[in-house]
Amino acid sequence: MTDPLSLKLQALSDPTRRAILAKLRSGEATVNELAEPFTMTLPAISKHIKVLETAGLITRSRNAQQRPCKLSTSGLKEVDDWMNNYREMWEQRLDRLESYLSTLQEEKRP
Amino acid sequence: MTDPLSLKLQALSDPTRRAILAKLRSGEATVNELAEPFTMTLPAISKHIKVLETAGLITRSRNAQQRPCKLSTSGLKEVDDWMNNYREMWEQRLDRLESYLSTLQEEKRP
DNA sequence: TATATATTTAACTATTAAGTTAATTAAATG
DNA sequence: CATTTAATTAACTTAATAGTTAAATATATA
Repeated sequence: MTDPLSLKLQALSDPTRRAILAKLRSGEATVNELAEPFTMTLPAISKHIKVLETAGLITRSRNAQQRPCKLSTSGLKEVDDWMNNYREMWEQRLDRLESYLSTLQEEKRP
Repeated sequence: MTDPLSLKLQALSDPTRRAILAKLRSGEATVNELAEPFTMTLPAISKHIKVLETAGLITRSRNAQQRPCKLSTSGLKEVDDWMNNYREMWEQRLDRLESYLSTLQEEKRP
């Protein structure tokens, strides 16, 4: 389970961590801010944040004692790219999507 | 971790299970067929399949002694729907992608 | 009916994960 | 420099996961 995609999907499989990501959609937040809605202890949240960071789903900076968290754009995109392999299953505009996919395919194998 | 989305993401976080799904993209397959590329034992694969089924990512039928597996369309769609909340992060210009797709379409049918 | 084929279940082991409390680090401020 | 604030690390417990081998079930066929 050491590959980057597994790491991301595993990180996303926890509802607390998804809630943290959801909150980060509206911008940066500190650990205490992120912990506020939950009943669990701060170390527990700190661990969840570390999991998200290790998976590449968030990045962190430093502001005095605070370590603000921020969504990583490229992180979730990797998951979305994997989903692309399956999206045609339910996408009804098949013709358009297939054009798009085969274009990508041709770009990869010229 | 009992909610359906967590169950699905957890199921997807294992590379063996994703490989099983990938194989099912080209149609139904039996447990033995699915197990063939792997070195692990059949019971291990059987368990992986059960995880995928419980998560709603595949469905199963019966054909003599065989229990063919099939991708579930709606299963992965639920994950994709969740991703929709974040997709705008890296597709800031969604309309640009839309027009790109339309262009491809017009090139096909001028 | 006996046997072969396909798959699952049981029982077990080892590893990882999620949470706790208590202690520690890092920076800001009285 | 002592204290407060923000966050992490350590040590531990409990539960879940991924794998194993051996036994069991279900169906087909000789």
